[in-house]
Amino acid sequence: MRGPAPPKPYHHGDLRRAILDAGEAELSEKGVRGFSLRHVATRVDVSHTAPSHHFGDTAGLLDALAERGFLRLVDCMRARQDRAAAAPYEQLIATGQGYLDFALSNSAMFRLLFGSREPPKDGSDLQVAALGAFLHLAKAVGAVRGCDPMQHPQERILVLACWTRAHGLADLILSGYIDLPEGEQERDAFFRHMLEADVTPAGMAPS
Amino acid sequence: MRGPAPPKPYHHGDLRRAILDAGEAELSEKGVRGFSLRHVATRVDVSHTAPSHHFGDTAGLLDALAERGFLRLVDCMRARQDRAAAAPYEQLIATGQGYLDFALSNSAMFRLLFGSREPPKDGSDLQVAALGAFLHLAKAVGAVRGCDPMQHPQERILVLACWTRAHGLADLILSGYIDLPEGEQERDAFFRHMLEADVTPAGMAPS
DNA sequence: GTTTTCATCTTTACACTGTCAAGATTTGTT
DNA sequence: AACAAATCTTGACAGTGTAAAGATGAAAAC
Repeated sequence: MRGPAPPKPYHHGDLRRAILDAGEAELSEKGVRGFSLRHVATRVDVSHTAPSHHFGDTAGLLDALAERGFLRLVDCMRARQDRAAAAPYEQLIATGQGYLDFALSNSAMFRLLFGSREPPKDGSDLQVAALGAFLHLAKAVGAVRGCDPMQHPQERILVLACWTRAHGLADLILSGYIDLPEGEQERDAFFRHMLEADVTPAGMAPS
Repeated sequence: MRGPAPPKPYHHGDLRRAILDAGEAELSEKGVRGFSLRHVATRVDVSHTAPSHHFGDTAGLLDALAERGFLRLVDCMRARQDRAAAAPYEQLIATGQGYLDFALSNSAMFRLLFGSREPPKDGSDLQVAALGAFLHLAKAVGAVRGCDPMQHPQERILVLACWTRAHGLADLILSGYIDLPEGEQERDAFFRHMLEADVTPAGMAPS
């Protein structure tokens, strides 16, 4: 203890970060739809217009939050990869499972990233963060294919295909239209099964 | 002309339908986030609390709109199927392409259906409509596989896999993260390519 | 060290939102 | 004809985002 804390400094000191933290919590609890800028300000114990100087309007704050979100998405993918086998294909599966981990444990943020906004503007920090997440997946695909997907358009489509599968599954689960198996292992097996399902004419021929 | 129209009847006559129509227009123009119940009422030239008696609150109106949306989704799938070859697999592809048609030309409605709400309550009209759309896809898959997917859990997963692919692609396109090819034929070919992409270890082995 | 300047935060105000309660009007029922 | 129910309006309230103007503190200039 260093004596009684000062009543409340006029300048917060690190308001930008504090608002981002509070905004993230607000997002988790209230969702994108119930998100209130004033309530975020109240969380930080600051006037309701304080955020405007740092983020402009609500869209500006959501942009900054989304940027954070993409970074966390990469973290989730990386975390799964660290716990998986080193074989390139296993690393790719782990990347997809990390994508799902993120969506399931940060549903509101996931919706913010993909569901309910304009695409990020060219050159914005948000677009850079989003591209970073995409490149992370591309790298995992490239390791399996043995070449850089960003250099070959045909390989790039394969990245999009992987992304599409993981994303569609995550979104439909969050929407409540696909139920997940209970256990952790069952979940992982289900995801792998969904990812690898063969939907070509040959694969779907009646047995 | 049958003489001057009466000033304005106190009872609208078919207000429920009128509000749904106006709500659909409002949704297209403003999106889910900018959707305003009062503005919908103004469109129909009725007091701002008139919708409440028919739909309860905003969520109630959105539920009713979503129910309509699922019916339109089925219409889009059916429309593509009518224009496609009769072979079961071509019918399945057409179903998926119809799913995309719906998403691209009704983006806000698509987001309402999947993006930004609670899952439909058991037994609600909304859930019935959603199930109808799912069953439509299941039927197309069943025709390819030669059995009813709703009777065999293993076949059911195949339906989910098809759904996941079409949905993920649609959602990422709407989010602005995947660009569509220009022409109509190129679009269709791209979708087929994305749907059929082989992501199994064998299919991804470096050439 | 004093003054000026600027970034930061607060106060105030406004238009807009959804929802509730109470009243007015029309339709349907007995 | 009288009553009951359904439908729609009016009015009020708390809550929202945003803009303008003022208060405060810190940093920079002199």
